[in-house]
Amino acid sequence: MSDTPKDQVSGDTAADRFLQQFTGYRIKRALLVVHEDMTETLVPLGLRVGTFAPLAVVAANPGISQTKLSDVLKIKRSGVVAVVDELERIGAIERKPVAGDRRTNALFMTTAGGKLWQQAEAAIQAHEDRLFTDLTDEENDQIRDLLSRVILRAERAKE
Amino acid sequence: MSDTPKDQVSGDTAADRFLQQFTGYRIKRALLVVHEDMTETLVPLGLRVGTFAPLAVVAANPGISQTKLSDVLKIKRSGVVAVVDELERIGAIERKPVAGDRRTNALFMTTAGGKLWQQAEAAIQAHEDRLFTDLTDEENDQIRDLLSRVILRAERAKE
DNA sequence: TCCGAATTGTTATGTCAATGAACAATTGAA
DNA sequence: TTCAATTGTTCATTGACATAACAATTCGGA
Repeated sequence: MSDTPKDQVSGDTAADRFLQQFTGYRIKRALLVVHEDMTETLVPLGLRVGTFAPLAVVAANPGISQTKLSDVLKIKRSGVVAVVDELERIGAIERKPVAGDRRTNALFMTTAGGKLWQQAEAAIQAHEDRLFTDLTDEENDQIRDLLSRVILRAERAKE
Repeated sequence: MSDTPKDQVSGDTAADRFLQQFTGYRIKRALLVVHEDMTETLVPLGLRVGTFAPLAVVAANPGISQTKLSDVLKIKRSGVVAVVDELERIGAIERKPVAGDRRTNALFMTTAGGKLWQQAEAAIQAHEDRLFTDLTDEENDQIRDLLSRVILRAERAKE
C-alpha cells in the first residue's frame, strides 16, 4: 500500500473521503471531536458532558420535575435519576418536595450550583468559540439552523 | 407551569430552545434522530449502524488490513475484531492471509457481500434523501462542508 | 365516595459502542 | 541474533443509554 505510506493525519485518506460522502457519518465524527473537547473543558469544573445539559435546564427552569426534565433531554426517567443523583451529590442542585403532589420532586439549583453554572456556561461558550472559530457568524447560524430543521423534521416524522 | 400545558412536540419548549443555543447539543440531537432512522433502514438488510461503515470501507478498499480499518474508522483495533467477526459471520466479508506478512489479515467482500453493499448503499442514500429532504442541494453541501471543517480543525488541534 | 387507571420516582438488569491492558505470533532493525 | 515494534486477539470495563417491574401517590369516573 504505497499510496498511504505513513500519514499522521489519517483523516485525509481516500478511504476516509469516501466514507464522508454520508452526512450521517460526518455528524458522528463531528460529535466525536466536540464531545472530546467538551469533556476536557468540563473536567476542571467537576462536570461531565452528561451533566452539563441537565444543569443548564434546571438553571433555566427552577422547580422543574424529573419527568419534565427527562422529556426535555429526550432521555428516560430512569436515566434522569442517576444524573440528578450526581448533581445533587456534588451539591449543584437539590430535590425539594412539591406542595400539592407528594410524588413529584422539584429541582432547584443551590447557590454553589449557580456559581458552578456560570463558570460552566462561560467555559462551554469559550469551547464552542474555539472549535468553531473557522466559521463566520453567518455560517454558525446556518449550521445551527440546518441541524434544527433536520431534528424537527425527523421528530415530526416519528409521530 | 402554564406556559407548557400539554404539548406533544416537546422539542418546541422554552427549555429546549435554551438548550439548543449550544451547537454541540444540536449535533448530538441530530445524530440521535439520524442514528434511529438509519437503524430502521438497515435492519431489513441484517446490518447495524456499526457495521455499515466498515462494510463501506472494505467495499472501497479491497484487501485493507484490520489495523488500517481501525485507523480509518477512528476506533481501536480491539473494536475492529468484533465488527469484522460479525461481518464475516453474516458472510459479507472474509479474512484472507497476506503473502508477505503472516500477522496481517486482508479483508475482502464476498460476492454476497457485494450485493448486500449495493442494497445498503442505496438504502442509506434514500434514508439521507428522506431525512434531509427539507434542505436544498446547496444547503446540503454547506452543512457537509461546515462539519468537515470542524472535524479537520479539531483533529489537527489534537496533534 | 370508592376503586381502578395513570403518574412519579426508583431499582435492577440488559444492551450497544467503544476503550485499555495484556498477550502470542510474527516481523523488522541495529 | 536479539530486541523492539506491529498485528490480531481476548478479556474486563466503561458510559450512556433503554426496558421492565415496583411502591407510593394522585386522579377520574361510576
